[in-house]
Amino acid sequence: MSADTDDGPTASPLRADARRNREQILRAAREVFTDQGPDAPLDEIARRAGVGIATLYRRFPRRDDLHRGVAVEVLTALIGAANRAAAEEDDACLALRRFLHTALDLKIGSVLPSLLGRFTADDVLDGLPGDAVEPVDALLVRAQAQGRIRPDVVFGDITLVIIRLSRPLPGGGRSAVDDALAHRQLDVYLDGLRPTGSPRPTTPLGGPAVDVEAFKRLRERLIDDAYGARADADDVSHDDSRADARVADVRADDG
Amino acid sequence: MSADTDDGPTASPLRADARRNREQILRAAREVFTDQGPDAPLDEIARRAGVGIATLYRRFPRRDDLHRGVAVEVLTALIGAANRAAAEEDDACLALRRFLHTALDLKIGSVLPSLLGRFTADDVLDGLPGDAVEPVDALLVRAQAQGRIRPDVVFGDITLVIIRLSRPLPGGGRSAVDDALAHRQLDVYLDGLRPTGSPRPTTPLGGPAVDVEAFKRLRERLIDDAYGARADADDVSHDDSRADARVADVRADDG
DNA sequence: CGCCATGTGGAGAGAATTTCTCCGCATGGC
DNA sequence: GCCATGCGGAGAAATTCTCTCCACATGGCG
Repeated sequence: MSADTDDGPTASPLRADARRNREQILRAAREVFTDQGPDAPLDEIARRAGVGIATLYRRFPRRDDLHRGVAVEVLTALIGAANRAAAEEDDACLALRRFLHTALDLKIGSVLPSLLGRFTADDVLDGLPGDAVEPVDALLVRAQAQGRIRPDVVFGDITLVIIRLSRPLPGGGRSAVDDALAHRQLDVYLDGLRPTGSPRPTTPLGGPAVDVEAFKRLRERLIDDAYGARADADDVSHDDSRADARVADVRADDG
Repeated sequence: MSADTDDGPTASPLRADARRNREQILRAAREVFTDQGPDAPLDEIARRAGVGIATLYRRFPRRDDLHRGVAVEVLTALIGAANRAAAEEDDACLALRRFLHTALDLKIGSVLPSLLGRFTADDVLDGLPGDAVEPVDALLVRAQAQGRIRPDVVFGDITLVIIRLSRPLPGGGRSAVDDALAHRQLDVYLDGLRPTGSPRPTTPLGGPAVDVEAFKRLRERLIDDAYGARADADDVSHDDSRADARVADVRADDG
């Protein structure tokens, strides 16, 4: 992220290492809140950030300050992605698709909903460069006008599903399969939004293909290694899971 | 649930009120584990079950006993639904669809994955009437043979998505919108699994249609009422969310 | 109807976890 | 090279959760 989320002119200039630590803390906080929820222990965040607990408290005296910081960071990235996607002139459906995959990577579903409610709307929204809702809705309307998405689909159908898909499978521990699988699932879901009579895609499904055997291995591993949920991709056949190639596939088949 | 999950001949016959309390505890435990995860405080479970904490400890001396009890209960219901679905001769796709909506209602995604890993496989699987994997996979194969699901879909594509869709939106508090929306999302997802060249459904999307305005209201409510996530269905337009009608729609359009 | 084995509730001690401060030491920047 | 700014970690205080004990209640049987 190149945006430094400048705190404005009121904040005294932070020393270089302090600024670096602040960013590490926010990154760690986003990870930990994603995995464990907004009440996760602060030591864990400090540990993952590689700083002492005192440093964390110095920079974010109350837990809510951390919540706010993470929310601002994630929302800023989200709004940037939305505006960039909306600026694409030609293919609204493809732009929307790419935006949704980005939102999935941001894991907004794991972070935001549990943080909202911890501060008032004004607190956060004031520091943000706009809102993601309008550009995304504009994309949806355009994609529908282009006949690429069925007309009775509404805004919540493309946004609220991201919240669910972006949450890690419960049981602790993020897994590489998890993330790639979410993108595969999103692709299937987006296929389901096409309008009546539109041609079905012939693109093979990307990402991990979990067949019965792989499923049973995953399950066994979950049961036996207590909390060994960090199953890696070794166990399932991979087609492809990079976003670029994914979107390229879509374009080739679809445009 | 009519199955009483009889503990076998070893257990001394429980007094009538004790048996009732035991069921209340299991029901409450399922709810609380669903909402808060497997480490949720036990007082909360006792409170929701309407019993004292001592009663809970008497029936389930260790936390894992509670985990096991809930897992057995949910898995038994799941296996029953799977076998019932697989027994339907004519329309495998419809049966699969109905089963997945049932699994969603069971909220297996919220309960099971976080409980697995808390006990060994044998502990639980011994008490179960089989396994849900085989009948469900058989359904999938049959639906593919009938040309109703694209052939490169694998078992994990229809099961793992349930785990994500059945988790409540984070931020505490279950919401009526949540549950109905998950079914709507599942329907869209299932549409995405149809094979190339199959006709698109003309069925209107059921469940809550969250348009931009409704979305903003939901968001506002989340932010302002700290943890007031129990948004009710009043704010979004409802088409229909009963499973029967949903499946009936599918059949009318699809068969 | 009445007895008693079985079951119940809740207070509270004890354990575990988490919060948050204090102070001696390190280091970036002029 | 100086010093304002920043750092780390120990540990006290607070909070939360666990689990037992015992006086009281009640279902089931004769």
